Amino acid sequence: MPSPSPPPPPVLPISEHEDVIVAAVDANPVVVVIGETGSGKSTQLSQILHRRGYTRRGAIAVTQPRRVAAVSVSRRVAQELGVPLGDEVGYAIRFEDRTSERTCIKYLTDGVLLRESLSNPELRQYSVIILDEAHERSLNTDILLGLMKRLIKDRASDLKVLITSATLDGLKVSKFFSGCPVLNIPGTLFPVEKFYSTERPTNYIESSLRTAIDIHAKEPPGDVLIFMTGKDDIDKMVSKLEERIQNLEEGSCIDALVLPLHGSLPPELQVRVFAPAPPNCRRFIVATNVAETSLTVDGVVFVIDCGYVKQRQYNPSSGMYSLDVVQISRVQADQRAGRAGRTRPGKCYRLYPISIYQNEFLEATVPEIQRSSLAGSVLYLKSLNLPDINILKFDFLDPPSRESLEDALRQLYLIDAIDENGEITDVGRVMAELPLEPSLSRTLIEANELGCLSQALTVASILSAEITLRSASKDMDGKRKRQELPDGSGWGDHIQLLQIFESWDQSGYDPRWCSDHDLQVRSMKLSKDVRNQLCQIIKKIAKGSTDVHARKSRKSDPDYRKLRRALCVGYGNQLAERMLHHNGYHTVGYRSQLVQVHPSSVLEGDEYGKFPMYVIYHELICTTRPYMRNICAVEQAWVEPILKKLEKLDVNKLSGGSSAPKDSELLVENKQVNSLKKDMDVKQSEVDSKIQAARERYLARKGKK
DNA sequence: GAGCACTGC
Repeated sequence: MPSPSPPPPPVLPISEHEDVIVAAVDANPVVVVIGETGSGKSTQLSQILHRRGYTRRGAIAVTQPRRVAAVSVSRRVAQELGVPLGDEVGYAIRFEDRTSERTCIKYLTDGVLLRESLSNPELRQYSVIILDEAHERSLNTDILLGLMKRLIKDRASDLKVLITSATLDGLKVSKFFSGCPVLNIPGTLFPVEKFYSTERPTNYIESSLRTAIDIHAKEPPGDVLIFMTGKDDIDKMVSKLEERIQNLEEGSCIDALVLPLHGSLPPELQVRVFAPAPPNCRRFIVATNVAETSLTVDGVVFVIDCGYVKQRQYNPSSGMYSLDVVQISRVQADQRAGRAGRTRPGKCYRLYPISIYQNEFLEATVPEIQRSSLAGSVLYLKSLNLPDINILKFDFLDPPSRESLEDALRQLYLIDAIDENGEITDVGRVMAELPLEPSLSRTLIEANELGCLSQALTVASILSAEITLRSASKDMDGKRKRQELPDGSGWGDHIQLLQIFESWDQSGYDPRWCSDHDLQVRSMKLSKDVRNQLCQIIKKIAKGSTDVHARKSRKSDPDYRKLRRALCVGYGNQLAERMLHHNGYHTVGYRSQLVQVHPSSVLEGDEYGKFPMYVIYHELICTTRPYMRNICAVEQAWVEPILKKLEKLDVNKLSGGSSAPKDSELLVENKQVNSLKKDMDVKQSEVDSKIQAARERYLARKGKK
């Protein structure tokens, strides 16, 4: 029978330190709390401060980097306090606010707290702000850290900030907050014994395979968690491991079950790892980084760590992203090892020598703020109107490079979010209100002026949900063939995405329509939610309908000229010009790059197979080559104003410095581009034949029609 | 003709 009273709060290590914690918080505006997994910091700190009266003059906010964590931790705390969720204890995440006027302990994602501070920069509703899991150093957490440093000065006596983390370098954070106290709370993790390889394996799949089989043959029951870098490696590993296990002598080992685990796995397959292992069976979970922090798999006693991770990085000098396999950090390695010690003492097999761990691994992972494009964050900070703020001197725990900040300023200037002196514009203020990348928010504003808002809302939503289209041609043979998707009418990928969403809308948002077209229902639903949220925000200034099928749009503008024009303004910082003689492009801007149209693009060439002279792109991604991904054709006349702005661009003025000589580097860069262009023209014959082939395909298509 | 680690407003 279920007991009517809530379960008693568990005795966690943190409870024994209650007096110390409260004394430290009473006496200091900022306190750092280092607590390992199982210390109870996420659930107990807020309750302790609530008990001690800190909620009398404001609520306690606890930020989490992930939505699921905000929901599950708040649910736990409500349960422990014996109150319904949404009353005294609640949570707020995007699309969902379960708080009320009575809420005094509020769990929220750090992104939501940043949004709140946009309309209420002093965050007066809170008496305490706890930044949890700060060691993960998400972009948003880092910005909050900088803002908190300013806030405690402004709100001197009455705001309390706690920075809590599992492994954060406490001394560094303490220095950042002018020597605030650091409290260490032990966790409840069991010891994990670590084993190192004598050298780096040449093939770490083979090496982890051997280790896994070894564990299976010699070690007592307990699940094995294997960290790999990506889906391909995981799939290989899973099939090889199954094969080897089958080849083992019958009766020599207990049963085994091999399960893959990564983010792109459909949810129904992901949840398999949460089901308990069948009796007398060892599970092998082959996973990416999801298993490092986001998902916790119960029953793991052995960890195999290849020592690598796939990381997305942004290069501010080229504006290009790349996805690289890099060495993990010591913090990451320890986090992975810790996954073996949750239920009993465990073992971690590291496929690298201890010398590499000690001498080659970085202490901590490079924080996201040093690996991302900062246009959105810089715009956000500018919109807060902080007094005497110089973005280049903003006090970050780990400042991004000057180059990266200047890159952000240049981008913002080109899309009118800041003026030539670096001051935020009226357009920029509206942009900052929208939960979108700057290019997309600028597109919305322009679309509103041009009368194609409803289309732009759709494009922005679907792009921010990162819908991926799988190519249709491959799965011809055999099973269910995917139904044809719209083709963007030749104008490019943005238009195709718009058409896709409109078709889905016409199907009455039927999930089957998504699966018939090989689209993930999950991400399509997300884009619908995003669209609704954007409509809510923009309705104050909307000049036309925001309905998906605003009546006249298609008929009066069959070539999507208005929308493409809005996109051209929005993506003024992501513009490319085609080479004179072939289908390569060079980006237009501070530093010109040679790039190509991504093969997945639906952009069409003209009757000679030539692509349009100008296109805008959503993203530059360097894989085997530098590619533009998600492209839309624009017209030369629309590009002129951007080229004019580029001429005037002076980054010294943008960054608030005194006037200095103009970017002389730009001229040098342009010369380099010209010489590269020549270099590419040498291979003209090669290119010509490709153009010829494209032309033939084009004519063949025309013939069919 | 390519290939996608993970989050979040």
